[in-house]
Amino acid sequence: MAAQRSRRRIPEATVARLPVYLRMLGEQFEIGVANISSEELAELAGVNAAKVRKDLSYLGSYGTRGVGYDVEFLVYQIRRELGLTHDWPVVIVGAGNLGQALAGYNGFGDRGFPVGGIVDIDDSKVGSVVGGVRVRHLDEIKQVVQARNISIGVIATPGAAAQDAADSLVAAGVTSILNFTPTVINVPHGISVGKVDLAVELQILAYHEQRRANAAQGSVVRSLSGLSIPGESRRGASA
Amino acid sequence: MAAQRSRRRIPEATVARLPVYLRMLGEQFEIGVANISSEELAELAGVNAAKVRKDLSYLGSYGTRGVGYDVEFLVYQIRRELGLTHDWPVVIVGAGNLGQALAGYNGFGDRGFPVGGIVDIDDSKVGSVVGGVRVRHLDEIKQVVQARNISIGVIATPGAAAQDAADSLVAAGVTSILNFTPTVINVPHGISVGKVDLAVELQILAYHEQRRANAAQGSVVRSLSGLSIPGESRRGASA
DNA sequence: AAACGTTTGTGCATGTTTTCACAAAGCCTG
DNA sequence: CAGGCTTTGTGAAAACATGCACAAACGTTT
Ligand SMILES: NC(=O)c1ccc[n+]([C@@H]2O[C@H](COP(=O)([O-])OP(=O)(O)OC[C@H]3O[C@@H](n4cnc5c(N)ncnc54)[C@H](O)[C@@H]3O)[C@@H](O)[C@H]2O)c1
Ligand SMILES: NC(=O)c1ccc[n+]([C@@H]2O[C@H](COP(=O)([O-])OP(=O)(O)OC[C@H]3O[C@@H](n4cnc5c(N)ncnc54)[C@H](O)[C@@H]3O)[C@@H](O)[C@H]2O)c1
Repeated sequence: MAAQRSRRRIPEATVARLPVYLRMLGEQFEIGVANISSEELAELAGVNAAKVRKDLSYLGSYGTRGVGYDVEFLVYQIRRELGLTHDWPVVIVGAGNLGQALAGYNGFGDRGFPVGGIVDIDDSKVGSVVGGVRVRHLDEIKQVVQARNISIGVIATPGAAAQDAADSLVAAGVTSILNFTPTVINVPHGISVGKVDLAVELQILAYHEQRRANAAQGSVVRSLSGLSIPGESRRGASA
Repeated sequence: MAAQRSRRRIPEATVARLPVYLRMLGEQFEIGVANISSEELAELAGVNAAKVRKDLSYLGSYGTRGVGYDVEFLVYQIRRELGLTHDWPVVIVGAGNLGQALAGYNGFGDRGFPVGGIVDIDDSKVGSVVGGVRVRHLDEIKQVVQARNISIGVIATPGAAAQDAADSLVAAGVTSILNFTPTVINVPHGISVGKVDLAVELQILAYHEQRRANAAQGSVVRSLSGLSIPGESRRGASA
């Protein structure tokens, strides 16, 4: 069979779930599971089985009716679709607490995203080695990016420097950015930006906590035993 | 005016954006801006103005037509809605690299989520002080949680211990969990779970990078100057 | 106090995502 | 090789989210 052409666009919601399936499938493969049903995979990933099937159907018809999916083959197909057939080295901007923690974290490189470089603006940080990589000066970012043909950048500077960092990354040729600061950054059209904001996640949880508290107060009489709070977060389970 | 009752449920997508508006409004208030239009706030938050207005309309009719929104009042209303009128101390499970980085990070407490406790299973970690808090043993988690009436827990253990950590948190009385491990955890009904998974974010970016690469390859002749790649990530901008 | 320019709040159309439900397709057993 | 059992793949419905467009409301100016 010929390798599939770039098929119809995959819904963003599906793209966000494929990495989860991929991880679960990888774990199952490790422990010797050769075949898996949508029901089983759904259970592992904490989602609905129909969703799993629809998600996987965007990759093609890779299941066998009455049987399920071949784990190894599915892992290969998802990796191919996500573009994980080769490594994507990343450059980290900001070698502070977070930058160093990320650089030293193996789960990064293990998943195909080795740290290809770290830069900082502070001369006292430049030259030190974190996670086996020497910190270079921000001015050298272009060389760092081009030397390893890096296309993904991670921003771990203080929030106030985030836009600067983004501009530097884009100027250096990076086309995807993962922003760990709480600052909203502006980038030219065609650059992808992902954001991880701790405070936002906690505030979402606080909202649900508060609703729970209010609900409990409003139903002092009714709630005897089974607490049945709506609780359901954007991502993640709530069994 | 009497304090509003727990009004109609706010859409989850809106709940996820309110913290962003809140941060932007806080910054504007700091620099002396007393009033703001949906257009201006939208620009700052990197979203569409109509969306801002609809989102804010769930809180009530707090704007003034022809004028905009009173920044201070809006900050108060969003904080009230999100349940940020008081602090929510959190307990961190796992005092490794990440746990320590989080505990030492001020942007945590600054936003109303002080670290109320840290626990670890490793005796060599217990007793050490990180971020001004003494690490206690996992066995004492219930005391830690109840002493400060904590309802939010953060999991920063290795993935293999995540379910254990979740079980311990729930047993101790925590009702919301933020999970930093790549493991999918199961919790009883009524417990909210948020998830932050670095690898997932990077893999989503890789998908877009790969599409970009494929698209470029497919249009070698056409793409002369203006790169007009679809690029748009789930969360975050792509101006 | 009317006319004007501005900006909100929201009805409605459109787009996206989830869920249901079932025919089609495969294995296995007898 | 037919019948039964299982599980996929996918239309179609429902639920959710976004964006447009405009009437209603407000402040200001004349
Ligand atoms: N530490 C955490 O646990 C944590 C958690 C979540 C989010 N964050 C966010 O991550 C970011 C970094 O946090 P941190 O604790 O590592 O801060 P930090 O102050 O320890 O590190 C920031 C680093 O960025 C460098 N820097 C400043 N301006 C720069 C520029 N223009 N270009 C390159 N480097 C520059 C500084 O020299 C410093 O080394 C912050 O925005 C913070 O809000 C941190
Ligand atoms: N370090 C990073 O930058 C980073 C980034 C993203 C995600 N993560 C994830 O965060 C988690 C922690 O990473 P880390 O680098 O801090 O690991 P780590 O090994 O440094 O720390 C884990 C800590 O958890 C403790 N622990 C183990 N089992 C426990 C249990 N049952 N109860 C309580 N504590 C227990 C260990 O004693 C250790 O102190 C991992 O799942 C990792 O995938 C880490």
